[in-house]
Amino acid sequence: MTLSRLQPVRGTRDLLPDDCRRHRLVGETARAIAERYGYGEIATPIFEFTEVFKRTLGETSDIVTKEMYSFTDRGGEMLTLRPENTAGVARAFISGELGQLLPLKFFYAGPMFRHERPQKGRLRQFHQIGVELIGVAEPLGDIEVIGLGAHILDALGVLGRTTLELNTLGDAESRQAYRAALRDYLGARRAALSPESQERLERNPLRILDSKDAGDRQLIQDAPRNAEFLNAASADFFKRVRDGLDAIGVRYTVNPFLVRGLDYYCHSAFEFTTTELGAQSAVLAGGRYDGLIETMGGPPTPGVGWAAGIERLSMLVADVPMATRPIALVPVGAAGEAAALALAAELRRAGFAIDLGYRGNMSKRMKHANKANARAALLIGDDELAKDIVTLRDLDSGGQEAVERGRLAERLAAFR
RNA sequence: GCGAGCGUAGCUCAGCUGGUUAGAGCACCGGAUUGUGGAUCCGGGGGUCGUGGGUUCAAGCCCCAUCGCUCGCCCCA
Repeated sequence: MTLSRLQPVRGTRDLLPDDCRRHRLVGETARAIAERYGYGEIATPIFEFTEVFKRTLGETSDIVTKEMYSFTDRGGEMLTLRPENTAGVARAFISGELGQLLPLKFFYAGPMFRHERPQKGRLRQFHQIGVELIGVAEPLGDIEVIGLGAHILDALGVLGRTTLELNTLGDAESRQAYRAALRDYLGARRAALSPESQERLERNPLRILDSKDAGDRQLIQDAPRNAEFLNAASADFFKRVRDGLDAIGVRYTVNPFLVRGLDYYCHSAFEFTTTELGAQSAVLAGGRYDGLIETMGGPPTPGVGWAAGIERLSMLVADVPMATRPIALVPVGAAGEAAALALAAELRRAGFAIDLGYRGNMSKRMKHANKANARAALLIGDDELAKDIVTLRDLDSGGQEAVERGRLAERLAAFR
């Protein structure tokens, strides 16, 4: 391709300071709340051996078959930029031999990569926050993890614009039984299915349940229901999760058609959805993955977790955090210039945000201070130097006062 | 991978049935203001009309291709 007009790779974006502040608000809010629940941050590499994702996501999943950024490195290893982080965390658990430390509670935040067609709320490099609770087989784990997600959404002020949809896939036995029943029912009506769903019938019949096609939805209304195929243990598990959510005041809607795309899920599947992101509805989604770690060659270990898209959350967050308001230094004349340089260093070390204009006469620098949204301006010219003071101007009120140089830091505390 | 829509200044857009030298607002820079920002006024810079080809006496406008963006499908955060 030609570089005559330099562009970012399709589906990637530059995050300018305003964007970064938004992202940071999401990440830091989530991290702080997750820590209250005892979740420590984990950072795994952004690439892994391709095999890590192939084995965990299932050979036939869309992510593996067409969305991975894979490449061969100089040593001939097949590597892949992570399309999600659960597989990486599970791999870290296994390769770090962390089984003695169960239960483990991880929080993460970072970039993920999927080779998809970009659209609203969907990028090729995007960012996720997420949590994984490893080693807890009880419904209490599901409840905690979902409650933590709701807590974070609430802290960000977006919980009210989402709906928590909840379903159960049951354990392996229940899921197999339902899958077979669904395949029989839909197989008998194959001709009436949309072309996409005819495909799904072979690969993953459960996916037909959340088809957007009107004809499919019609058929699904009368299809066998998941609930009828849950064995006693699975039904009880689901009830305990629902009771727990009721107990902690998390509202949800049971959606029997909610399924997850990845193979390793069982029992709880959940999505906090919104109607404000175009064709994308999921803001925070996850579920239980008891079989995953064993599938990867580790000891049989249950897990439950979720991931949330930072870009999607950012679009829902109403107020952009403001940049720190600096204090502007405005020197007048050469002597003032030299004094301002030293004063800037001193005040920055003392913890103040200082904007030191680089050029221009006083009027220009005041204009610049205003554009920088400075809280106050410190004027330093010959008059001030002679009296060992600086002139402090409050840029919000317009009030101005002389402050002794020795008392400056003390007086400025009010403008921090 | 498939489908649709859109590309004119840094941004948002106007530009008539094709017809002189492509405009506006905002933003930016300078001045009114050589020790005082925001408001106002005056002035200025900035465009190969995404790119390439075609039709025409004449193309920002019509046709084709191509690149890019956006939205949707699939799938997903």
